[in-house]
Parts: sequence; structure tokens; C-alpha cells
Amino acid sequence: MNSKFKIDQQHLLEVQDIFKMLSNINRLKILYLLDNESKTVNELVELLGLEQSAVSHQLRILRDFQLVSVKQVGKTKEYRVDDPHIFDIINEAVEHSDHVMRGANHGE
Amino acid sequence: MNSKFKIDQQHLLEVQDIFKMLSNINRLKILYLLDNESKTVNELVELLGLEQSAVSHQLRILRDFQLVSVKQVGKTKEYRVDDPHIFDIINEAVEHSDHVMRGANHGE
DNA sequence: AATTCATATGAATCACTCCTCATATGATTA
DNA sequence: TAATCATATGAGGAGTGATTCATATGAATT
Repeated sequence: MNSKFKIDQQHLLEVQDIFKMLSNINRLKILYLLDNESKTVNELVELLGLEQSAVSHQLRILRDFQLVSVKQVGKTKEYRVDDPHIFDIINEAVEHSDHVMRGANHGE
Repeated sequence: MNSKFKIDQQHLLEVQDIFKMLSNINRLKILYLLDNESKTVNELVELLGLEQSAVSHQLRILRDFQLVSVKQVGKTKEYRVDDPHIFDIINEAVEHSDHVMRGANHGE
């Protein structure tokens, strides 16, 4: 039998969706930019060099996953990361990336 | 400034690729099936209910990421997970999934 | 309330992913 | 070495994702 606990189809689909959501560099950048610091949509647009529309579309996805929260401030909206736990996953991937890079250097 | 260490474009692209690779339920299933236990391609085909070709295509991706290793055994090839560290990422996503589900129940 | 500033959304387009089909490669056995 | 079993690969097509363009909504200011 496998060492890891069995995981059902339902769980796997959720995990797949989380990874899909994280598999876009602009969403990753947005998460980093909004970590512990709120920013408006236009600020993100400037920082990322993307169309305002593109940023809004990505923010909608992050909102759907309840990763960011919004606060209306005057005419603008301030976004920030609402669920810092998401960085636990991202950081594991960063570590894996480092880990693999090290391995590649050794191997060749 | 942000609480998390800055991460450059290069790293972010690698992280994006890792998440892309993980954002497919069949690859996730294959990883679970090959964890601590080697299986042939045909065994995977049977267990997953996919075409042999589809399984081979996914195995190629997992090989490219050096997540699985292959050993020729007679006519068959035995695959197994080569880098169990990948489960650190997957397990974080599983936990996140649970975490979000709990949140949803509380909230509504 | 009309205008302006800020953000959101829908539709269209382009790119990419995954699967299937057909076929190739590669190892074993007759 | 011919045939067979096991796996790999390339091309093609359906579905999905990301971006852009145009426009809508919504709050604040005049």
C-alpha cells in the first residue's frame, strides 16, 4: 500500500483547482504584492505592467478562491491577501524549485 | 515592504511551472499511485482507466520534472516516485483545501 | 444629476493543454 | 530474424485559459 493517506476524487479535484489557480505568474505576483500590504487595482496595474482589465480578471479569480479581500476606499478599492496560508503552498514550491536546481548542478 | 522575501521573475517562472505540472488530476493520481511503490505503465492504465497513450504522455511530463524514475524490467518499465519532496507541496494544498472547506462551513 | 475617476465584466481572439489516433521504437521470445 | 508485447511519440482536434477591446457599473466630485 502507499505510504501517504488515500485521497479521494473530490479532494483531488480541489487540489487540482488550487494548483491551477497558482499556475499563473501574474496571479503569483499579485499575491506577493498584496501580502501584508493593501494596494489598489491601479497600483497593481502600474506595478505589473498589465492592462487594468487583465488585473481585474485575475483579481476576480483570487476573490473566488477567497485569497484576497477588498475594501472600498473613496473611489478606489484596496485589495490585500486575506488568507496568508496560501504562502505555505507557494513557499513549498519555491523550496522545491531550489531543491531541484541544486540537484541539477550535482547531477551534470 | 512585504513580509515575505522578494522573489525574482526567474524563480516565479519555475514556481509557475511546478504548479502547472501539478494542476492535472491524472498526474496527481499517478504520483500517488507511484509513491513508495513501482508500477508498470499498463498497471497505471488499468488503475486510472485512461488510454495507454495518455498515461505515457503524462509520464513524460513527470519524467521531465524528474519526479519519477524508470527501470526496465523484462519487456515492461517500472515507474516510481523519485522525489518524494513533491508531496510536501501537494500535502500543503490538501491542507489548504481542508482549511477553506472548514471556513466555508463556518461562514455560511 | 452630470461628469469624472476607478474598477468590473462580457465577448472575441489567441495560445496552450490534454486526449485520441495512428504509428514508431524497443525489448523479448519463438 | 520475425513476431509479439510494452511503451513512446507526433499530429490533430476539442476544450480551457489569458489577454484585449469595448462597455458597464459604481462611487465621488462639481
